[in-house]
Amino acid sequence: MSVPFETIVSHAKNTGFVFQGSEIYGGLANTWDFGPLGIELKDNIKKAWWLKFIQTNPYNVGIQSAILMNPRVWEASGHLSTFSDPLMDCKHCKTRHRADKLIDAFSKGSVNASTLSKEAMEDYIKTQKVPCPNCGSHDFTEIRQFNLMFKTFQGVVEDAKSAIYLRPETAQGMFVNFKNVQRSMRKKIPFGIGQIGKSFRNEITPGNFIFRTREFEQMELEFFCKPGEDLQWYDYWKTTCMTWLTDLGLQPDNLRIREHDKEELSFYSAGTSDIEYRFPWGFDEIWGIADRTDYDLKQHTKFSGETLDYLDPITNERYVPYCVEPAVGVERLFLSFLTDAYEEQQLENDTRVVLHFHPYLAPYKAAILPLSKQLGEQAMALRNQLAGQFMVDYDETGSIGKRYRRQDAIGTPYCITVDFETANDGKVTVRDRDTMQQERLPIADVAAFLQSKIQF
RNA sequence: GCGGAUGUAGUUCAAUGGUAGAACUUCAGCCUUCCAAGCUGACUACGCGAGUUCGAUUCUCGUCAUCCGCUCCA
Repeated sequence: MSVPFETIVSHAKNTGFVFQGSEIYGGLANTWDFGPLGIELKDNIKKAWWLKFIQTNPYNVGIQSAILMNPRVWEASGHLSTFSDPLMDCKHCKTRHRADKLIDAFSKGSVNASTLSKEAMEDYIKTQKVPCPNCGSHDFTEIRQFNLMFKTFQGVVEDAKSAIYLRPETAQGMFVNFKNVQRSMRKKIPFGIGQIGKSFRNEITPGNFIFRTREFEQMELEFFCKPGEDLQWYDYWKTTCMTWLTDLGLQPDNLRIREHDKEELSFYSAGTSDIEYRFPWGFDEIWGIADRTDYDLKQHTKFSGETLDYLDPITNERYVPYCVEPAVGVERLFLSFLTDAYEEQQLENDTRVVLHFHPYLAPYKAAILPLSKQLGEQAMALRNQLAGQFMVDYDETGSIGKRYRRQDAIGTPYCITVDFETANDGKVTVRDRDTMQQERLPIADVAAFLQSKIQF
Protein backbone atom coordinates (compact mmCIF):
# COMPACT_ATOMS: atom_id res chain seq x y z
CA MET A 1 0.00 0.00 0.00
CA SER A 2 1.40 3.31 -0.88
CA VAL A 3 0.20 6.73 0.09
CA PRO A 4 -0.14 9.45 -2.56
CA PHE A 5 2.77 11.83 -2.58
CA GLU A 6 0.48 14.83 -2.10
CA THR A 7 -0.77 13.34 1.13
CA ILE A 8 2.73 13.26 2.55
CA VAL A 9 3.52 16.76 1.31
CA SER A 10 0.36 18.17 2.80
CA HIS A 11 0.91 16.33 6.06
CA ALA A 12 4.42 17.79 6.23
CA LYS A 13 2.98 21.24 5.78
CA ASN A 14 0.08 20.86 8.20
CA THR A 15 2.17 19.50 11.01
CA GLY A 16 5.01 22.01 10.80
CA PHE A 17 7.69 20.04 8.99
CA VAL A 18 8.06 21.92 5.71
CA PHE A 19 6.53 25.13 4.40
CA GLN A 20 6.68 26.71 0.98
CA GLY A 21 9.42 29.36 0.94
CA SER A 22 8.36 33.04 1.02
CA GLU A 23 4.79 31.83 1.07
CA ILE A 24 3.07 35.12 1.90
CA TYR A 25 4.60 36.63 -1.24
CA GLY A 26 3.17 33.89 -3.40
CA GLY A 27 6.22 31.75 -2.83
CA LEU A 28 9.56 31.49 -4.59
CA ALA A 29 9.87 28.55 -6.92
CA ASN A 30 11.52 25.52 -5.44
CA THR A 31 12.41 27.01 -2.08
CA TRP A 32 11.24 25.37 1.12
CA ASP A 33 11.43 26.39 4.73
CA PHE A 34 11.78 23.82 7.46
CA GLY A 35 9.32 24.33 10.30
CA PRO A 36 9.80 23.61 14.00
CA LEU A 37 9.39 19.86 13.55
CA GLY A 38 11.21 19.73 10.23
CA ILE A 39 14.35 21.32 11.58
CA GLU A 40 14.42 18.80 14.43
CA LEU A 41 14.16 15.88 12.03
CA LYS A 42 16.73 17.39 9.69
CA ASP A 43 19.10 18.12 12.53
CA ASN A 44 18.71 14.62 13.90
CA ILE A 45 19.57 13.18 10.50
CA LYS A 46 22.71 15.30 10.41
CA LYS A 47 23.63 14.34 13.97
CA ALA A 48 23.15 10.68 13.17
CA TRP A 49 25.42 11.00 10.14
CA TRP A 50 28.09 12.83 12.10
CA LEU A 51 27.90 10.25 14.87
CA LYS A 52 28.37 7.37 12.44
CA PHE A 53 30.77 8.83 9.91
CA ILE A 54 32.86 11.18 12.06
CA GLN A 55 32.51 10.75 15.79
CA THR A 56 32.60 6.97 16.06
CA ASN A 57 34.65 6.31 12.96
CA PRO A 58 38.32 5.76 13.73
CA TYR A 59 39.52 7.09 10.37
CA ASN A 60 37.52 10.23 9.79
CA VAL A 61 37.53 13.84 10.88
CA GLY A 62 35.15 16.68 10.08
CA ILE A 63 35.58 20.18 8.74
CA GLN A 64 33.42 23.07 7.70
CA SER A 65 34.74 24.93 4.68
CA ALA A 66 33.52 28.21 3.24
CA ILE A 67 30.71 28.23 0.71
CA LEU A 68 32.56 30.89 -1.27
CA MET A 69 35.82 29.65 -2.70
CA ASN A 70 38.52 30.98 -4.97
CA PRO A 71 37.08 30.77 -8.51
CA ARG A 72 40.16 28.84 -9.59
CA VAL A 73 38.82 25.94 -7.52
CA TRP A 74 35.97 25.59 -10.00
CA GLU A 75 38.31 25.76 -12.94
CA ALA A 76 40.30 22.91 -11.43
CA SER A 77 37.25 20.84 -10.57
CA GLY A 78 35.81 21.27 -14.04
CA HIS A 79 32.58 22.84 -12.85
CA LEU A 80 33.12 26.09 -14.70
CA SER A 81 33.31 24.40 -18.08
CA THR A 82 31.20 21.29 -17.79
CA PHE A 83 28.52 22.81 -15.60
CA SER A 84 27.60 25.11 -18.46
CA ASP A 85 25.47 23.91 -21.34
CA PRO A 86 24.63 25.80 -24.55
CA LEU A 87 20.93 25.21 -25.00
CA MET A 88 18.55 26.25 -27.75
CA ASP A 89 14.85 25.68 -28.33
CA CYS A 90 13.15 24.71 -31.55
CA LYS A 91 10.54 27.40 -32.08
CA HIS A 92 8.49 25.04 -34.21
CA CYS A 93 8.03 21.99 -31.99
CA LYS A 94 9.10 23.59 -28.69
CA THR A 95 11.71 21.00 -27.82
CA ARG A 96 15.03 21.91 -26.26
CA HIS A 97 18.43 20.78 -27.45
CA ARG A 98 22.08 21.16 -26.64
CA ALA A 99 23.72 23.06 -29.49
CA ASP A 100 27.07 21.30 -29.13
CA LYS A 101 25.46 17.88 -29.29
CA LEU A 102 23.45 18.85 -32.37
CA ILE A 103 26.60 19.94 -34.14
CA ASP A 104 28.58 16.88 -33.07
CA ALA A 105 25.84 14.60 -34.33
CA PHE A 106 25.27 16.52 -37.57
CA SER A 107 28.95 16.76 -38.45
CA LYS A 108 29.51 13.16 -37.38
CA GLY A 109 32.49 14.31 -35.35
CA SER A 110 34.23 16.31 -38.09
CA VAL A 111 33.57 19.47 -36.09
CA ASN A 112 34.48 19.65 -32.41
CA ALA A 113 31.63 21.76 -31.07
CA SER A 114 33.14 22.09 -27.63
CA THR A 115 35.85 24.34 -29.10
CA LEU A 116 33.35 26.67 -30.78
CA SER A 117 32.08 29.91 -29.33
CA LYS A 118 28.39 30.59 -28.90
CA GLU A 119 28.37 32.71 -32.08
CA ALA A 120 30.29 30.09 -34.03
CA MET A 121 27.84 27.38 -33.03
CA GLU A 122 24.87 29.53 -33.97
CA ASP A 123 26.51 30.38 -37.27
CA TYR A 124 27.29 26.73 -38.03
CA ILE A 125 23.75 25.63 -37.26
CA LYS A 126 22.33 28.36 -39.47
CA THR A 127 24.64 28.01 -42.48
CA GLN A 128 24.77 24.20 -42.43
CA LYS A 129 21.01 24.03 -41.92
CA VAL A 130 21.23 21.68 -38.96
CA PRO A 131 17.67 20.39 -38.49
CA CYS A 132 15.73 19.93 -35.31
CA PRO A 133 16.07 16.22 -34.49
CA ASN A 134 12.47 16.17 -33.37
CA CYS A 135 10.57 17.89 -36.19
CA GLY A 136 13.21 18.61 -38.84
CA SER A 137 12.61 22.35 -39.01
CA HIS A 138 15.33 25.03 -38.95
CA ASP A 139 13.85 27.54 -36.59
CA PHE A 140 15.90 27.73 -33.41
CA THR A 141 16.13 30.35 -30.70
CA GLU A 142 19.50 31.83 -29.79
CA ILE A 143 21.85 29.80 -27.69
CA ARG A 144 21.54 30.48 -24.01
CA GLN A 145 24.17 29.41 -21.55
CA PHE A 146 22.90 27.57 -18.57
CA ASN A 147 25.59 27.54 -15.97
CA LEU A 148 24.61 25.31 -13.14
CA MET A 149 26.57 27.44 -10.70
CA PHE A 150 25.13 30.50 -8.98
CA LYS A 151 27.30 33.46 -9.82
CA THR A 152 27.65 36.56 -7.71
CA PHE A 153 30.18 39.26 -7.04
CA GLN A 154 32.53 39.77 -4.15
CA GLY A 155 32.90 43.40 -3.15
CA VAL A 156 30.62 46.17 -4.22
CA VAL A 157 31.74 46.48 -7.84
CA GLU A 158 30.34 44.02 -10.32
CA ASP A 159 33.20 43.24 -12.63
CA ALA A 160 34.74 40.10 -14.02
CA LYS A 161 37.55 40.18 -11.48
CA SER A 162 35.22 39.93 -8.55
CA ALA A 163 33.00 37.18 -9.98
CA ILE A 164 32.53 34.43 -7.45
CA TYR A 165 30.37 31.32 -7.21
CA LEU A 166 28.28 29.57 -4.63
CA ARG A 167 29.71 26.07 -4.33
CA PRO A 168 27.82 23.37 -6.27
CA GLU A 169 29.22 20.67 -3.98
CA THR A 170 30.99 20.59 -0.65
CA ALA A 171 33.61 18.10 -1.82
CA GLN A 172 36.11 20.68 -3.07
CA GLY A 173 36.39 22.06 0.46
CA MET A 174 37.83 18.73 1.53
CA PHE A 175 40.22 18.45 -1.40
CA VAL A 176 41.71 21.91 -0.96
CA ASN A 177 42.17 21.20 2.75
CA PHE A 178 43.69 17.77 2.27
CA LYS A 179 47.15 18.93 3.30
CA ASN A 180 45.95 21.10 6.18
CA VAL A 181 43.95 18.30 7.72
CA GLN A 182 46.51 15.59 7.14
CA ARG A 183 49.28 17.64 8.71
CA SER A 184 47.42 19.24 11.62
CA MET A 185 45.61 16.05 12.64
CA ARG A 186 48.69 13.87 11.98
CA LYS A 187 46.53 11.56 9.87
CA LYS A 188 47.84 8.48 8.15
CA ILE A 189 46.31 7.02 5.00
CA PRO A 190 43.64 5.78 4.97
CA PHE A 191 41.63 8.61 6.44
CA GLY A 192 38.57 10.60 5.53
CA ILE A 193 37.38 14.19 5.76
CA GLY A 194 33.66 14.80 6.14
CA GLN A 195 31.53 17.87 5.93
CA ILE A 196 27.88 18.85 6.21
CA GLY A 197 26.88 22.00 4.40
CA LYS A 198 24.83 23.82 1.84
CA SER A 199 25.43 23.63 -1.87
CA PHE A 200 23.73 25.45 -4.72
CA ARG A 201 22.93 24.34 -8.24
CA ASN A 202 20.89 26.19 -10.76
CA GLU A 203 18.99 23.10 -11.84
CA ILE A 204 16.98 23.61 -14.99
CA THR A 205 14.22 21.43 -13.71
CA PRO A 206 13.92 21.20 -9.98
CA GLY A 207 10.98 19.42 -8.54
CA ASN A 208 9.35 16.70 -6.51
CA PHE A 209 8.96 18.79 -3.39
CA ILE A 210 12.29 18.90 -1.55
CA PHE A 211 13.85 16.12 -3.66
CA ARG A 212 15.63 18.38 -6.12
CA THR A 213 16.12 21.95 -5.01
CA ARG A 214 18.53 24.63 -6.08
CA GLU A 215 19.66 25.19 -2.52
CA PHE A 216 20.35 21.98 -0.68
CA GLU A 217 22.42 20.45 2.04
CA GLN A 218 24.97 17.72 1.52
CA MET A 219 26.79 15.34 3.80
CA GLU A 220 29.93 14.29 2.02
CA LEU A 221 32.88 12.18 3.00
CA GLU A 222 36.09 12.16 1.00
CA PHE A 223 37.95 9.05 2.00
CA PHE A 224 41.61 8.95 0.98
CA CYS A 225 43.32 5.62 0.52
CA LYS A 226 46.21 3.99 -1.19
CA PRO A 227 45.81 3.46 -4.95
CA GLY A 228 44.80 -0.14 -5.47
CA GLU A 229 42.93 -0.29 -2.19
CA ASP A 230 40.19 1.98 -3.50
CA LEU A 231 37.87 -0.80 -4.61
CA GLN A 232 37.80 -2.49 -1.24
CA TRP A 233 37.02 0.84 0.44
CA TYR A 234 34.41 1.53 -2.18
CA ASP A 235 32.63 -1.67 -1.13
CA TYR A 236 33.20 -0.91 2.53
CA TRP A 237 31.47 2.47 2.30
CA LYS A 238 28.58 1.09 0.25
CA THR A 239 27.88 -1.42 2.99
CA THR A 240 28.37 1.13 5.75
CA CYS A 241 25.92 3.57 4.17
CA MET A 242 23.29 0.89 3.64
CA THR A 243 23.64 -0.31 7.22
CA TRP A 244 23.31 3.20 8.55
CA LEU A 245 20.07 3.67 6.63
CA THR A 246 18.49 0.44 7.81
CA ASP A 247 19.70 0.94 11.39
CA LEU A 248 17.76 4.18 11.37
CA GLY A 249 14.67 2.34 10.31
CA LEU A 250 14.43 2.55 6.52
CA GLN A 251 12.79 -0.60 5.21
CA PRO A 252 15.32 -2.66 3.22
CA ASP A 253 12.64 -3.42 0.62
CA ASN A 254 12.53 0.25 -0.24
CA LEU A 255 16.27 0.47 -0.84
CA ARG A 256 18.47 -0.75 -3.63
CA ILE A 257 21.95 -0.20 -5.01
CA ARG A 258 22.34 0.68 -8.66
CA GLU A 259 25.77 0.46 -10.26
CA HIS A 260 26.46 2.97 -12.99
CA ASP A 261 27.44 1.39 -16.27
CA LYS A 262 30.53 2.41 -18.16
CA GLU A 263 28.84 4.98 -20.41
CA GLU A 264 27.24 6.66 -17.45
CA LEU A 265 30.43 7.02 -15.42
CA SER A 266 32.17 10.37 -15.11
CA PHE A 267 35.36 10.27 -17.10
CA TYR A 268 37.54 10.24 -13.99
CA SER A 269 35.56 7.70 -11.99
CA ALA A 270 36.52 4.08 -11.59
CA GLY A 271 33.08 3.19 -10.30
CA THR A 272 29.91 4.81 -9.04
CA SER A 273 26.89 3.36 -7.25
CA ASP A 274 23.71 5.02 -6.24
CA ILE A 275 21.77 3.96 -3.22
CA GLU A 276 18.19 4.49 -4.33
CA TYR A 277 15.05 4.79 -2.29
CA ARG A 278 11.58 3.84 -3.48
CA PHE A 279 9.88 7.25 -3.55
CA PRO A 280 6.20 7.58 -4.46
CA TRP A 281 7.30 8.30 -8.06
CA GLY A 282 9.70 5.36 -8.18
CA PHE A 283 13.25 4.52 -7.18
CA ASP A 284 15.49 7.58 -7.13
CA GLU A 285 18.97 8.42 -5.95
CA ILE A 286 19.64 9.42 -2.37
CA TRP A 287 23.31 8.51 -1.90
CA GLY A 288 26.06 8.44 -4.48
CA ILE A 289 29.19 6.46 -3.73
CA ALA A 290 31.95 7.20 -6.22
CA ASP A 291 35.51 6.09 -6.66
CA ARG A 292 36.98 9.41 -7.80
CA THR A 293 40.53 8.03 -8.11
CA ASP A 294 43.26 10.66 -7.76
CA TYR A 295 41.53 12.99 -10.19
CA ASP A 296 40.62 15.79 -7.78
CA LEU A 297 43.91 16.02 -5.92
CA LYS A 298 45.81 15.97 -9.20
CA GLN A 299 43.62 18.67 -10.70
CA HIS A 300 44.25 20.90 -7.70
CA THR A 301 47.95 20.22 -7.92
CA LYS A 302 47.85 21.25 -11.55
CA PHE A 303 45.91 24.45 -10.97
CA SER A 304 47.35 25.55 -7.64
CA GLY A 305 50.92 24.36 -7.99
CA GLU A 306 50.71 22.76 -4.53
CA THR A 307 51.82 19.16 -4.32
CA LEU A 308 49.00 17.13 -2.80
CA ASP A 309 50.62 13.79 -2.23
CA TYR A 310 51.40 11.54 0.72
CA LEU A 311 54.57 9.97 1.95
CA ASP A 312 53.95 6.55 3.42
CA PRO A 313 56.01 6.54 6.65
CA ILE A 314 56.54 2.80 6.59
CA THR A 315 57.34 2.08 2.97
CA ASN A 316 58.66 5.55 2.14
CA GLU A 317 56.46 5.43 -0.91
CA ARG A 318 55.20 8.75 -2.20
CA TYR A 319 51.85 8.76 -3.96
CA VAL A 320 48.72 10.79 -4.65
CA PRO A 321 45.95 9.09 -2.70
CA TYR A 322 42.81 7.76 -4.32
CA CYS A 323 39.50 9.03 -3.04
CA VAL A 324 36.22 7.27 -2.41
CA GLU A 325 33.31 9.61 -1.93
CA PRO A 326 29.96 8.78 -0.33
CA ALA A 327 27.79 11.88 -0.86
CA VAL A 328 24.23 12.18 0.33
CA GLY A 329 21.63 14.94 0.23
CA VAL A 330 20.06 15.79 3.57
CA GLU A 331 16.71 16.79 2.06
CA ARG A 332 16.52 13.57 0.11
CA LEU A 333 17.16 11.58 3.27
CA PHE A 334 14.57 13.70 5.04
CA LEU A 335 12.04 12.82 2.37
CA SER A 336 12.98 9.15 2.48
CA PHE A 337 12.59 8.92 6.23
CA LEU A 338 9.33 10.83 6.11
CA THR A 339 7.89 8.70 3.30
CA ASP A 340 9.07 5.49 4.91
CA ALA A 341 7.64 6.41 8.29
CA TYR A 342 4.24 7.52 7.05
CA GLU A 343 1.34 5.18 7.72
CA GLU A 344 -2.41 5.60 7.68
CA GLN A 345 -4.18 3.05 9.84
CA GLN A 346 -7.86 2.43 9.35
CA LEU A 347 -9.45 2.17 12.77
CA GLU A 348 -13.12 1.53 13.42
CA ASN A 349 -14.37 5.06 13.05
CA ASP A 350 -11.43 7.03 11.85
CA THR A 351 -7.99 7.08 10.34
CA ARG A 352 -4.91 7.15 12.50
CA VAL A 353 -1.86 8.77 10.91
CA VAL A 354 1.40 7.54 12.38
CA LEU A 355 4.95 8.52 11.57
CA HIS A 356 7.09 5.57 12.60
CA PHE A 357 10.34 7.50 12.97
CA HIS A 358 13.23 5.86 14.70
CA PRO A 359 13.33 7.51 18.15
CA TYR A 360 16.74 8.98 17.34
CA LEU A 361 15.22 10.87 14.41
CA ALA A 362 11.85 11.79 15.90
CA PRO A 363 11.43 15.56 16.42
CA TYR A 364 10.05 15.00 19.92
CA LYS A 365 11.31 12.05 21.93
CA ALA A 366 8.31 12.21 24.23
CA ALA A 367 5.19 14.18 24.97
CA ILE A 368 4.19 14.92 28.55
CA LEU A 369 0.43 14.74 28.98
CA PRO A 370 -1.51 15.40 32.18
CA LEU A 371 -4.52 13.11 32.23
CA SER A 372 -6.55 16.07 33.46
CA LYS A 373 -5.78 19.77 33.44
CA GLN A 374 -5.73 19.67 37.24
CA LEU A 375 -2.53 17.66 36.95
CA GLY A 376 -0.93 20.32 34.78
CA GLU A 377 1.50 21.59 37.39
CA GLN A 378 2.93 18.16 38.10
CA ALA A 379 3.15 17.34 34.42
CA MET A 380 4.82 20.64 33.62
CA ALA A 381 7.42 19.96 36.30
CA LEU A 382 8.23 16.65 34.64
CA ARG A 383 8.36 18.36 31.26
CA ASN A 384 10.83 20.91 32.57
CA GLN A 385 12.92 18.20 34.13
CA LEU A 386 13.18 16.23 30.86
CA ALA A 387 13.54 19.20 28.54
CA GLY A 388 17.15 19.73 29.55
CA GLN A 389 18.05 16.35 28.08
CA PHE A 390 15.45 15.66 25.43
CA MET A 391 13.30 17.49 22.96
CA VAL A 392 9.88 17.00 24.50
CA ASP A 393 6.38 18.32 23.90
CA TYR A 394 3.71 19.23 26.41
CA ASP A 395 -0.02 19.11 25.67
CA GLU A 396 -3.00 19.44 27.98
CA THR A 397 -5.76 20.35 25.55
CA GLY A 398 -8.51 17.97 24.46
CA SER A 399 -9.07 14.36 25.39
CA ILE A 400 -6.18 12.04 26.10
CA GLY A 401 -6.99 9.98 23.03
CA LYS A 402 -6.86 13.01 20.81
CA ARG A 403 -3.50 13.99 22.25
CA TYR A 404 -2.13 10.50 21.57
CA ARG A 405 -3.23 10.85 17.96
CA ARG A 406 -1.59 14.23 17.59
CA GLN A 407 1.70 12.82 18.80
CA ASP A 408 1.35 9.78 16.54
CA ALA A 409 0.90 12.08 13.58
CA ILE A 410 4.22 13.82 14.22
CA GLY A 411 6.10 10.67 15.12
CA THR A 412 6.64 11.13 18.85
CA PRO A 413 7.66 7.65 20.03
CA TYR A 414 6.53 7.96 23.65
CA CYS A 415 3.69 9.66 25.47
CA ILE A 416 4.16 10.08 29.19
CA THR A 417 0.94 10.53 31.09
CA VAL A 418 0.75 11.99 34.57
CA ASP A 419 -2.38 10.67 36.28
CA PHE A 420 -4.05 10.82 39.68
CA GLU A 421 -1.94 8.00 41.04
CA THR A 422 1.33 9.72 40.13
CA ALA A 423 1.36 11.89 43.26
CA ASN A 424 1.00 8.75 45.40
CA ASP A 425 3.23 6.19 43.70
CA GLY A 426 5.65 8.46 41.83
CA LYS A 427 4.95 6.60 38.57
CA VAL A 428 3.78 7.70 35.15
CA THR A 429 2.28 5.79 32.22
CA VAL A 430 4.54 5.46 29.21
CA ARG A 431 2.68 4.68 26.03
CA ASP A 432 4.46 3.34 22.95
CA ARG A 433 3.58 4.87 19.58
CA ASP A 434 4.06 1.70 17.53
CA THR A 435 2.52 -0.91 19.81
CA MET A 436 0.09 1.38 21.64
CA GLN A 437 1.05 -0.57 24.76
CA GLN A 438 1.34 1.15 28.11
CA GLU A 439 3.53 0.53 31.10
CA ARG A 440 4.00 2.34 34.37
CA LEU A 441 7.46 3.62 35.16
CA PRO A 442 8.88 5.47 38.17
CA ILE A 443 9.46 9.11 37.23
CA ALA A 444 13.09 8.70 38.22
CA ASP A 445 13.57 6.07 35.51
CA VAL A 446 11.99 7.99 32.63
CA ALA A 447 15.14 9.75 31.46
CA ALA A 448 17.15 6.52 31.39
CA PHE A 449 14.31 4.80 29.58
CA LEU A 450 14.23 7.44 26.85
CA GLN A 451 17.98 7.48 26.59
CA SER A 452 18.05 3.73 25.99
CA LYS A 453 15.41 3.98 23.29
CA ILE A 454 17.06 6.62 21.14
CA GLN A 455 20.18 4.55 20.51
CA PHE A 456 20.66 3.16 17.04
C1' G B 1 12.98 28.13 -20.59
C1' C B 2 8.82 25.79 -23.86
C1' G B 3 3.80 23.28 -24.12
C1' G B 4 -0.63 21.78 -21.31
C1' A B 5 -3.59 21.96 -16.81
C1' U B 6 -4.67 24.22 -12.17
C1' G B 7 -5.12 28.28 -8.22
C1' U B 8 -11.69 29.74 -2.84
C1' A B 9 -9.88 29.13 5.17
C1' G B 10 -4.54 24.81 7.67
C1' U B 11 -7.21 20.55 4.86
C1' U B 12 -11.33 18.67 1.70
C1' C B 13 -15.27 20.61 -0.98
C1' A B 14 -19.48 24.40 -2.32
C1' A B 15 -21.86 28.76 -4.42
C1' U B 16 -22.01 33.48 -7.09
C1' G B 17 -21.13 39.53 -12.44
C1' G B 18 -23.81 42.55 -6.52
C1' U B 19 -17.29 41.12 -1.87
C1' A B 20 -18.59 33.76 -0.13
C1' G B 21 -21.13 28.54 2.82
C1' A B 22 -19.95 23.77 5.10
C1' A B 23 -17.18 19.72 7.25
C1' C B 24 -12.73 18.43 9.56
C1' U B 25 -8.58 21.00 11.96
C1' U B 26 -7.07 24.99 15.35
C1' C B 27 -8.21 28.22 19.64
C1' A B 28 -11.29 29.59 24.20
C1' G B 29 -14.97 27.94 27.83
C1' C B 30 -17.94 23.83 29.96
C1' C B 31 -17.42 18.73 30.40
C1' U B 32 -14.01 14.80 30.38
C1' U B 33 -9.81 9.73 34.98
C1' C B 34 -5.93 6.49 29.15
C1' C B 35 -6.74 6.10 22.42
C1' A B 36 -9.90 11.53 17.46
C1' A B 37 -16.87 11.62 22.73
C1' G B 38 -20.26 15.82 23.60
C1' C B 39 -21.99 21.12 24.20
C1' U B 40 -21.17 26.59 23.45
C1' G B 41 -18.45 30.19 21.10
C1' A B 42 -14.32 32.22 18.10
C1' C B 43 -10.44 32.81 14.23
C1' U B 44 -9.22 31.99 9.27
C1' A B 45 -9.98 32.03 2.16
C1' C B 46 -11.52 33.99 -3.47
C1' G B 47 -2.56 33.66 -5.12
C1' C B 48 -0.95 38.82 -6.73
C1' G B 49 -1.54 43.03 -10.17
C1' A B 50 -3.96 45.51 -14.07
C1' G B 51 -8.08 45.95 -17.48
C1' U B 52 -13.50 45.61 -18.93
C1' U B 53 -17.83 46.97 -15.92
C1' C B 54 -22.03 51.10 -12.05
C1' G B 55 -19.94 46.74 -9.65
C1' A B 56 -15.27 40.91 -10.49
C1' U B 57 -13.89 35.74 -6.60
C1' U B 58 -16.64 34.94 -11.35
C1' C B 59 -14.84 37.79 -17.85
C1' U B 60 -9.79 39.39 -20.25
C1' C B 61 -4.50 40.17 -19.90
C1' G B 62 -0.10 39.91 -17.17
C1' U B 63 2.47 37.88 -13.13
C1' C B 64 3.58 34.34 -9.24
C1' A B 65 3.06 29.42 -7.66
C1' U B 66 1.82 24.16 -8.15
C1' C B 67 1.22 19.63 -11.16
C1' C B 68 2.18 16.81 -15.92
C1' G B 69 5.29 16.42 -20.34
C1' C B 70 10.09 18.24 -22.94
C1' U B 71 15.10 19.75 -22.11
C1' C B 72 19.07 19.07 -18.00
C1' C B 73 21.10 16.54 -13.93
C1' A B 74 28.97 15.05 -10.58
